[in-house]
Amino acid sequence: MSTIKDIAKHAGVSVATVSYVLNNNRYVSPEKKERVLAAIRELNYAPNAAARGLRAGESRTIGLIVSDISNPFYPDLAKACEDEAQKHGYAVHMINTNDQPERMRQAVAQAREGKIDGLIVTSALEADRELLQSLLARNFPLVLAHRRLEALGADLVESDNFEGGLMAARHMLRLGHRRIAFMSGVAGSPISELRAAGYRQAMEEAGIDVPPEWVLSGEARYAASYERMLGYADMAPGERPTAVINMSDIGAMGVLDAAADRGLRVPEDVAVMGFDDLFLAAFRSVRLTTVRIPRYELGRRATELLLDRLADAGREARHVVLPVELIVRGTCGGGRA
Amino acid sequence: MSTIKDIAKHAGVSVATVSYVLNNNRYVSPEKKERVLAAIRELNYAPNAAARGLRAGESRTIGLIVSDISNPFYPDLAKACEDEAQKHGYAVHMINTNDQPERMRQAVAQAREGKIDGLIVTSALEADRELLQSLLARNFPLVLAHRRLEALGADLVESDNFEGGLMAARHMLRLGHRRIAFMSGVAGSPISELRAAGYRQAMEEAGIDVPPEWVLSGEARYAASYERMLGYADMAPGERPTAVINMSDIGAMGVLDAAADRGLRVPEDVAVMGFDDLFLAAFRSVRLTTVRIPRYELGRRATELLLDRLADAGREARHVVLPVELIVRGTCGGGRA
DNA sequence: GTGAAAGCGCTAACAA
DNA sequence: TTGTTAGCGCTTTCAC
Repeated sequence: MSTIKDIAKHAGVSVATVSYVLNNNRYVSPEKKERVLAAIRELNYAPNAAARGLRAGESRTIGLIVSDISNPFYPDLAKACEDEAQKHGYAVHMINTNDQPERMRQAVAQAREGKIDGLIVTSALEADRELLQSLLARNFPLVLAHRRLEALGADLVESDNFEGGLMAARHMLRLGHRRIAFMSGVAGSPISELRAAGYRQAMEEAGIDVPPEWVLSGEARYAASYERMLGYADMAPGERPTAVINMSDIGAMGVLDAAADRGLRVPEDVAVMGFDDLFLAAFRSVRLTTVRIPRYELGRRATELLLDRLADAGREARHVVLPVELIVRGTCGGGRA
Repeated sequence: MSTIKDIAKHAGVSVATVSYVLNNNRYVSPEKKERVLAAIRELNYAPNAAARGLRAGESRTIGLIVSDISNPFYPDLAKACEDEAQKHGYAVHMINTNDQPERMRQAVAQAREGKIDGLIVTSALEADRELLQSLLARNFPLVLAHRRLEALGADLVESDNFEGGLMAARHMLRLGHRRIAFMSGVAGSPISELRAAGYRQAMEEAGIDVPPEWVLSGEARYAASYERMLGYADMAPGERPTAVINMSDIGAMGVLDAAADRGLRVPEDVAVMGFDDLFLAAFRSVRLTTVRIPRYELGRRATELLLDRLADAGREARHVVLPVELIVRGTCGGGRA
C-alpha cells in the first residue's frame, strides 16, 4: 500500500501539498495538482482510514445495534440507517446482540475505543441501562430507536405504541368481539406495555373486564406465540378468546399456525391480528390484519437524530413518535358487528 | 477520553509499561501492574482503536457485502458471519449494495482505506468483476459466498446449485409432471444458470424437450415472479406448465399469489417449488416445497475461509460446495405418479 | 523489569 | 503558493 509520502515523492511535492489536494482545502497550483492526481492514480493510492481517524479523532462510522437481524423487522430499519448515513458520508457498523448482554458490552466497547462516533440502539434491554447510561454520561452520541428506556435522557424515536394497541383492540371490538386476548412481549418491555395499555383502555371504554389470562406476556416471536395459542385452543369454546392480538406479525403467524393445527378456523373461530406489517403479512395465503409500524422511517429518523447530534453534541434530547396505521386484511373477517 | 499517557501519569509508570499490561506481553511487577489496572478502572480508559489500527496496520474488522439485507436470505448468513468473526476477535462491517455498482465501489474503497482487513462478498455481479479483481491483485483477502464469479481466483463458498436444480426437477417429474417451468434469476447469474442446468439435465433424462417459454429469466424476487406466473396462468390449460420451480422462496410466493389471484389451485392446477427454505416456507398456510440452501453454514464457512486467509495470505484459493436438501411440504402435492 | 523514543499515515499550524 | 514539522495514541525496539 502506498502512502502519502510515496505520492509526494512521485509527484515531486511535499506531503502537505498532497494532503491539500486530497482534501481540497488549500489552493494548489494546477500543475502540481495534476501531478499529484496522476501519482495517486498511478500508485493506486487510497488514504489510510486509521491514520485519518487517529488524526481527526473520529471514525465517520456509526454503530447500529439490533437484537436479531434474522427478525424481519430489523432489515428495513437497518437499510434506512445505511441509506441515510451514506448520504452524509458515514458508514454503518451493524452489531447483532442476540439479546446477549455480553454482545451489548462489546458494542459499547467499540464505542469507547472510538471505532464508532455514535450509536443507534434498537434493542435496549432494561439490563443494558447502566451500560448505556455510562456512554451517555461521557456525552457519547446515542439514540434509542423502537425500544424505549425510560428516563435515560437519550434521543428517542418510536412508533405510537399506545395508539397501536388502542387501534387493534377497537378494531376487534368493532367487529363484535368481546373476549379479546392480547399476547404481549417479554414482561417489562415498555413497547409491549404501551401496546397493552392501549388495548386495556379500549377494553375499558367498551366496559369489558380483562381477566389476567387474556393478557399473556412472553417472547413475541413464533414459537412462544404458537404455544400460547395452543393454550387458548384447549379452552372451552365458550371461554376461549374469539380474538387474539399479537405483539408482532411473526408471533401472529405462530397463533395462526397453532389455530390451524387445532382445527380452528380463522377468522370464524378466532380472529387474529399482528403488529409490524411485514412483507409476509400481505401474502394471499396469509392476509394478516395488522398494525403497521413504520420501520424504514424509524431507522431514517433515528439516523437523522444521530447525525444531528454528531453535529451538535450539546443540544437537548429529542423524542420522536411516529404514527402507526391499521391495515385490514383477512384474518379478522369483514364485519361481524 | 483518557489516553495511555494519562494512565501512565496516574499510575506513576511509563507508557510502555501501561502498554505491556494492556497487551499482557511482557513481565510487569505485580505492584505496578495493579497500579496500572487501578488507573485504567479509575479513568475509565479504553485504548483507541484508530491508534492501534494505525500502528498494527490492521483493523480487526471484516467486511460483509450483501445486496439486500431485507431479503430474508441474508440475515442468517450475516449472523453466521458475525458469530464466527466474533469468536476470533473480529468485528463485522456489513455493507448493503442494493445491487448498485456505486455502493460496491464504496465498499471496495473502505477495503483500500484499511477500514476492513478482508471482505466477504455475497452479491458479486458480473459488473463488479473488475473491481474485485483489483482487490485480489493487491492480494486483499476476499471470499465470494453464495454468488460465484468464474475464474476470479478468489476463495469461494457456494451451495450445490446444479444438484439443487436437478433435485427440484426430478421431484416434479416423479410426481408425474411433464410441463415443468423453471423461473430463473437475472440472465448471466451463474447461480441461476447452474440451477437451470440441473433442471435441464433432469428434463433431458426424462426425454422431455424444454421449449424456451418454460425457462424464464428475470428478477428472482416477488413482483417479477408474480408477473411471470400471471403469464402462465393466461395460457390454455393444456399448454400451461403444470409445475413451476422458482429460483427463490420469495419468488415462489409471488407464483403462489399469482396462482391464487387467477383462481388456480395449488397443487391441483399447478405445483410450485422454491429454493432457500426460508422461515416463511414452513407456515401452515404456505407449506412450500423447496430446496434448502444452508444459509447459516454458507456464512460460517465463508468467514472461516476468510479468517484462514487472513492468517495465511499466500495459500491457494479454496472452493467449498455445500450440499442442498429437498424439503417436501404441500405445494407439490403428495404423489401424482 | 522498565523506560525513552521512534514511527505507523495523516493533517494543519506555522514558516518561508 | 508550498514546505517543514509536530503530534494524534499506540506498540515495540533498544538501552539501561
